[in-house]
Amino acid sequence: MSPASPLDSLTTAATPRWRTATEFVEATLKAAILEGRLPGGMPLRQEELAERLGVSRMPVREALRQLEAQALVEVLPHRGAVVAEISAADAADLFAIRRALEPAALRLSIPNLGEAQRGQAAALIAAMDVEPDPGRMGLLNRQFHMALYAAAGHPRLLVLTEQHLAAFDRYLRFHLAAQGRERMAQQDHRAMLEAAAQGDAEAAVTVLEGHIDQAAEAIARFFAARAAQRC
Amino acid sequence: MSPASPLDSLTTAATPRWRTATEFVEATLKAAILEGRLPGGMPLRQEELAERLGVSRMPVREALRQLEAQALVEVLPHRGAVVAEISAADAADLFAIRRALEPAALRLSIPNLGEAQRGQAAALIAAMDVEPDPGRMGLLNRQFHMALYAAAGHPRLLVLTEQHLAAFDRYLRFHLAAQGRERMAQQDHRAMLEAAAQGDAEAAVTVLEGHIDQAAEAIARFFAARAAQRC
DNA sequence: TAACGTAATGTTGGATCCAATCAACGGTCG
DNA sequence: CGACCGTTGATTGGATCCAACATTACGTTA
Repeated sequence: MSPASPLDSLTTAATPRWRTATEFVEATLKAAILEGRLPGGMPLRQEELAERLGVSRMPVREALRQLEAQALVEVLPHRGAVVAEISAADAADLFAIRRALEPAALRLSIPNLGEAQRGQAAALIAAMDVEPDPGRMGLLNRQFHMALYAAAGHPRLLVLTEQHLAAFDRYLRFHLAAQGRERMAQQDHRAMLEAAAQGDAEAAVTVLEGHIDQAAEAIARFFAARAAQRC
Repeated sequence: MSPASPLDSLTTAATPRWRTATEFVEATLKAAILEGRLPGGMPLRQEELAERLGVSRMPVREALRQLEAQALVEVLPHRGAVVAEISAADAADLFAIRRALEPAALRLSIPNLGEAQRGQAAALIAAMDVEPDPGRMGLLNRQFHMALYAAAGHPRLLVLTEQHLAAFDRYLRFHLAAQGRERMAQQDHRAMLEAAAQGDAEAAVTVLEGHIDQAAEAIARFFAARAAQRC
């Protein structure tokens, strides 16, 4: 930990500058895929991406490799990259992972949770109440969950959890469309924060498990309905 | 699913040929790191790796990117890549992840487990009984666990599980050194297979959780002893 | 007509070259 | 004597060029 200093505001404000072109391309593509602007199955031509992003093909190649490792794109040798498909099965897969990871992270985090994280979580709940944009909604939801897990230690567990929470963003628009966005299970969020504040890990985990299961069912119903509609 | 055919044996036998140089480099480095031949903290110079592996720097660069996404190497911009460090904290992190993922995978898999996987698992237990090489031991252990989880569906969950089971290989030598290798909790393996064969998911999960916790404690003790010895 | 073989085209994988950045060293100034 | 500053060497990041592969279309042959 570096000592706190007024100069920190400089660096934190300057952080969103990309250090390398590869990082820029990776972040740009990742955001575009997660926010649904690039549909599943869409081919990603290296040359075209390079031209549009104002870089050469090389940073694009490296970024695609990293996105491949995150299962956001699928790369076939000599055939190029396509945006990973979304499907009911993939959503269920994702929920199985979240259902395993997030309760574990929450259990580990709650005993160490500090006032700072609780305040941040409360602020994020309030922000979600008034957020109109579904895109930012996903970000706020992710930040809220991660605020609750932040004290778990175990950096790898937290990175994994955040990655799959972010991957869920690709399905979030369906979720919002399916069950009206007025309350994205906000009462669950409040209950989790309440239980966390009282140090009751098991109560918080119970709410969280119901929260995830409910979201999983909503998405499954949405896909089932869409499948029925199409056939 | 493609229809089964006698020709499948050809392709499966020919699979271990590398399709691209990048794949070759990635697999080579990954194996070297997991088997402990490359110690944590060791710098990986692109030029040197390229020369030793008989390729140019470019496949090395791409391979390092993918290994970075798997947390096997750490890449600092303009400063190069180093093999990820191992530590008591990282081992605990890894075990927290395994402890979350593997019971979930096992629960999902047991109801669908077929005779083929059970037979494979039994064969792997027998193979572990007579395997002298610790390096291959890790592979057999991983294959045994994955055989039990294989019927879970949810490909992403299985890939994650296998990745972190493989990451554990870096600590396996310590584990074997710590608690004698004569039985790497082979009775746990047998008990899990037994419970799985009877379709008793909860019993199998209970054994598995104890299995993982025991390994975690053995590793923690080993690190504690080493720290005490060094100071 | 259908299947095979071949050529053309576009895309990716790999190699080489150049530029940007970082670390270390040495000199200078306080 | 210590801290700051420019320079040098080494290494990575990025661009361009060439080769290998896959797909498509076309022509040939049974």
